[in-house]
Amino acid sequence: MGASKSAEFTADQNDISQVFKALGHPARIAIIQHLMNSKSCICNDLVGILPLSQATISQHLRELKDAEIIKGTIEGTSVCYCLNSNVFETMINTLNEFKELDQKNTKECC
Amino acid sequence: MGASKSAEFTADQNDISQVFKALGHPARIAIIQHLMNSKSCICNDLVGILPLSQATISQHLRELKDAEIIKGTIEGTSVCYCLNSNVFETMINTLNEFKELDQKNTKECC
DNA sequence: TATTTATATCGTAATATTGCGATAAATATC
DNA sequence: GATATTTATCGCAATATTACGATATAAATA
Repeated sequence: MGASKSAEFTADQNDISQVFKALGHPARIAIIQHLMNSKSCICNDLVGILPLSQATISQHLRELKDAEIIKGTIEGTSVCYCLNSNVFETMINTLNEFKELDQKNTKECC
Repeated sequence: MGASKSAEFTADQNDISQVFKALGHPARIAIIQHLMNSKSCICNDLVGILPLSQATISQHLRELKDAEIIKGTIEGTSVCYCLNSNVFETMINTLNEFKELDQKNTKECC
């Protein structure tokens, strides 16, 4: 008991949930907000900004990179990270579908 | 070590991540897709549809309700659940902000 | 070449999530 | 009133996530 049953859901359901899951932590939202507001790309900057260690920040960056929410380019000893707007576009489309298809329904309750 | 540091992030960052987190599980995406496609609201129907027990489904429904993604109305012995389109609207606005503010930036890398 | 700087990864501990059976609660039906 | 039906909650086990220090890796600089 307690084992994940993700294999018993569709690839679609797993793909959608995985991207949302990547946004499901305040540190990762903070990283996105920083990337969004800073003209220069970050790297080690976050270590001074977030209340987390370098190791933990690196781990969060990897999760965002795995979900293709950010991409990184190596620049000498540091890595320059940027947002990948395409993924936001996809998520917006998914949510719009949720919203619009729901509004067509005429429910008896709620 | 391993304790959550959510208290050290802003209320905004916690609020945003919490809603996305609620969408971060394939079962909960499956529930939303079902609510989206069925004209009638569910309740015990999901027990026959999802590969999960009644107890587990009830738990996922509560998480979606806590995040205000769905709302439930008691109808006799059963509960009628519906989607709350407002939350999708809010999420779409957040993602649009991420996307648009990012596109204004001219980064040197990526 | 040695040292600094930046990032990633390993190992590990604390905590959170996922999932289920059993059981409780509350309404409907007999 | 007894019994079925539906949903929620409790307790627990398995697994996943979060976080960190230590350490590895790799490029820049002295």
